[in-house]
Amino acid sequence: MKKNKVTIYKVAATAGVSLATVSRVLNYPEKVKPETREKVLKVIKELGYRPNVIARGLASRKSTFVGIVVPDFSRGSVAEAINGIVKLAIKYEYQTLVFPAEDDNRNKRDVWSDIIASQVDGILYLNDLHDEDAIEGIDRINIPVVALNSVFKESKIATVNIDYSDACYKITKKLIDNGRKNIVLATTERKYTINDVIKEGYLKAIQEANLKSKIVYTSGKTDKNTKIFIDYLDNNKIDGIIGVRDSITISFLNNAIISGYNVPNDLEVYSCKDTRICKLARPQLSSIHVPTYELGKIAMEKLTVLMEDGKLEKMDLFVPYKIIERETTK
Amino acid sequence: MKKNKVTIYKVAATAGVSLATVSRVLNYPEKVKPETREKVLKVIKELGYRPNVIARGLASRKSTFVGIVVPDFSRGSVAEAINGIVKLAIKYEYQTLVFPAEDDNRNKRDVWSDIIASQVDGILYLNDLHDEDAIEGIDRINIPVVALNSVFKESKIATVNIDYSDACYKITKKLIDNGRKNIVLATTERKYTINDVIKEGYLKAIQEANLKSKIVYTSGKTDKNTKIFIDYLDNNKIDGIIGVRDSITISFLNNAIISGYNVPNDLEVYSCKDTRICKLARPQLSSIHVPTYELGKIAMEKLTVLMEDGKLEKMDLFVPYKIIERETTK
DNA sequence: CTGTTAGCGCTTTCAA
DNA sequence: TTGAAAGCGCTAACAG
Repeated sequence: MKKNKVTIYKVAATAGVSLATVSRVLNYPEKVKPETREKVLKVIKELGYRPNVIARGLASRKSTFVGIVVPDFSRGSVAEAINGIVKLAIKYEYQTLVFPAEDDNRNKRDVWSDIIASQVDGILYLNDLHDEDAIEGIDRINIPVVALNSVFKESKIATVNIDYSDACYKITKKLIDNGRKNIVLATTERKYTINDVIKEGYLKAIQEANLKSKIVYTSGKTDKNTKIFIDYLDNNKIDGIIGVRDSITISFLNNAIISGYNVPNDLEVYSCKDTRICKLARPQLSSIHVPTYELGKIAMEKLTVLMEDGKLEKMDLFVPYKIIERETTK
Repeated sequence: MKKNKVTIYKVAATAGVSLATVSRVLNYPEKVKPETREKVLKVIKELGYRPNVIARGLASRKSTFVGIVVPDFSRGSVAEAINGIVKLAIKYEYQTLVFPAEDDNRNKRDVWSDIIASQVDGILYLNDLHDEDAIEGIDRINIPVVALNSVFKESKIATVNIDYSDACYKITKKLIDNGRKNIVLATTERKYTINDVIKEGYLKAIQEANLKSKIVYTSGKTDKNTKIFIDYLDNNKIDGIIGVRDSITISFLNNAIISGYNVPNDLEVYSCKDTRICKLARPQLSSIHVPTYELGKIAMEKLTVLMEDGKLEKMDLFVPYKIIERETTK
């Protein structure tokens, strides 16, 4: 490792001060006399010195690393969140380390073990598919955690979300108010916590209107879903679709159109995330707009507070959302 | 930092050996007597000891960190690559650190400066929009770099790609062989190196057939592109579309269909990436299939070789690709 | 305001 | 085959 040969010693030597002084201008500049500070800063710049974060981490027992735990980077809703997170991480001078969640070849404990070994100061948890073990892992680990787009029923984990239940209640109600009576919710068969909450909102609106709930369970695979949707459409007459994920919704929409539905006249459709692909649907998809990029920034912001103060005024934060009407609703 | 209180000292003490021995069973197990090794391993397990990667990094001058430089996580083609990278990083016991490229608020040098400070042992470069400065940065930094989905004309940077030029030549030729004479290439106005290479393949086929090239330049924004496409379709009669990115292609496809084209009869369409959204287009999009996940794995694999041996037999690797015929081509 | 010094938790010679 | 001891580059008391 010959890179970054210039160490704090070299800076100290060429500036004619002790290494402690150099360290101070970096960490507590106010504790150093302005002239000395300027002199040191000048040398730092000339030499292109950057403190070794590893050494700094060891000495200070703060790594300035935050870990992002995420199951799959290709999910539109996590990708934008990560953009937001890294944006703020730069601002606060944290480095971001990524940890894939629940890899099939390894048991879940290992993720936490990896995280502990890596000495991160905080964790952003973007995994929405968590069981008892995951929660126990988070509770036991002695590191601040902020979860994003993920609901924890009885745990003191800090979360940042939109109120998905309320949002889905609203769009369901909109459809009902438009006279729709056969509204299907397309959700995942796997138990994602957000999808459960979305379902609650849907059911509430449906029950209030004395309608019958209709739920179709899907997988993550478009090909498989196509079969499910075709089959469903063959056996059910519907006039409303709500899909928990944009890809699911678009797939359902496409199959409905192919089987003869006129959207939005016969059938109105809402999605629940509003990732970029909503605008790539034809007709363009109406959706609950989740400000994912902002959520990422807010979560990172919360985490910095948690890492510095050890506590948060509000553990569960709900960020405002919008409902975007495009071409699949009236 | 009270987490991970168990250090190598504790393990050594409770196992009744010196810390050097514990270190050896972790790093050079063959150098320690089997019985001692077992004893130490047992204690490690009981105590749940995990070596502090920070301290290890400082002592060994190898951080076991790799940096991923990426402009935008929400691009389908980078997300899958990252999935592949982290998958292999786990296998080789590297931690992955992410660095957003070219943030507007900071000049480009800072990215490299951040990277140097973080002490990564290697870099995966997923940024396809690089200028002279970026190349100079890579060349000057004394750390192994593998670039993915990115072309460097005259630099000794290791790359992993598919042969985009050849692939685009082939699909263009297919369209020509189907009798298409007005084939448009939809590419980006920004100079992405891959898109330039794709264009080369397109132009080669077009010129060989003595056709006239037609290129429409787009942005990253769907709304803006819609205007561009509508305008283009108003003023041009076409029978073939090739889009450099799936989102661009779908957007063009949608507008063509809305303006009356029958796909694939009047108009055949190919895309160049084959991310998940190709299957969400209606009709489903034919595309060059880039094995992005695999590219990520291969790039990480290459990087480990580079980090260990300092050299590679083949600096520019081309991975096989396929052309997937779906519903937008005949 | 600045310098000296003792670590942070580990790896790595060098001896034994 | 093992242990002692010297750092890795930095932070953080503690003096001065």
